[in-house]
Amino acid sequence: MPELPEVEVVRRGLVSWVRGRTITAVEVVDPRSVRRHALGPEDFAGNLEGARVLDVVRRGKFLWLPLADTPAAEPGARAAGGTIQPSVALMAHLGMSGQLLMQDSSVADEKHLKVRLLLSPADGMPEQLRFVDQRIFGGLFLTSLIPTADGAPGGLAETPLPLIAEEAAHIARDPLDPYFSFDEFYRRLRSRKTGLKRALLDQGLVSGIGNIYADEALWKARLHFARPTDTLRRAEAARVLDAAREVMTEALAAGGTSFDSLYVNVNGASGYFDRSLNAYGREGRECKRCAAAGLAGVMRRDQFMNRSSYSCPVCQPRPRNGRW
DNA sequence: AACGCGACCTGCGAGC
DNA sequence: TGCTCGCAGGTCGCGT
Repeated sequence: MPELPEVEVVRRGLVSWVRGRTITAVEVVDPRSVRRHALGPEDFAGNLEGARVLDVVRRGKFLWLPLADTPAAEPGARAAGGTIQPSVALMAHLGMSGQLLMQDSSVADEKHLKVRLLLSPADGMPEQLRFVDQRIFGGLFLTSLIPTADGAPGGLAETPLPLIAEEAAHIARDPLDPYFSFDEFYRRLRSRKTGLKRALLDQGLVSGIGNIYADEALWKARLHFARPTDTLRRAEAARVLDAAREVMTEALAAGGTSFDSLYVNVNGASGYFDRSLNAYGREGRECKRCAAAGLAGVMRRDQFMNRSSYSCPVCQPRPRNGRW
């Protein structure tokens, strides 16, 4: 399910519930959800028990919880001035269907409950953090925190540190990251020999954009998904990136309205889905921009990268004669 | 470097 | 009713 806005909704919700609390027990209900933890479920659980959650950090679709007091941490992790320098984090990726839910123990287990974390008591707060995942493409695992290459914060956080989860170090900053560099993005985009949508989905070039927001951004920027990246003018690249940023910011605002309930979920996307999508899932329906202009564009679906791409043939035309 | 594909999974709706 | 098919918002790793 989740792309960047959904994951950010989870991050914002989660941080208020878990920051400062200690993980007192861990139950791996389905070991497949921790398969990226190479040392196995017992090691995963053993290293989490007793750990204190310092923050919730996000880059792109990756979410991680820097930890203090975990056995996996290197000794001497306390820096001068008494500041805690975490060296280990609990990583979460939601995949296609993952959820992180805060639940009271009285709440029945979800059908697809995969991992349960018990947290130290806190006033008026649920005691369990549950990882629920139908398709099991997501998962939890422990990862090291390493310095960022540029010395800037590794991701969006309450207390940003120049550290990044090792398993997320290969992805680029996302468009909502204040340290995102458009110049660098544009330079790397131009140097590639590929199509624009493929580039937008490449988490190593720009992170956080998935199939939905790629289509929405391309529609908004009036660009075709197969546009060769090495022909893009600077203004066009800026247009599509700004569009992605706007669409994701709107989705974030919409998702944010639904998480004041007593748990964190990723279904914040649903409200945005039905009301605000202009391209994704609209095969055969009128192009909203064309309709507003009295034109007759009908949204089409193409198979691209083994998934669906939705676009308007009128305002996002393919080139003629190979010229863009 | 780029790409296509399979793998990893469950579940839903459409069509027969 | 039950079967198969296609589809689903992600990522990783392999072969070419």
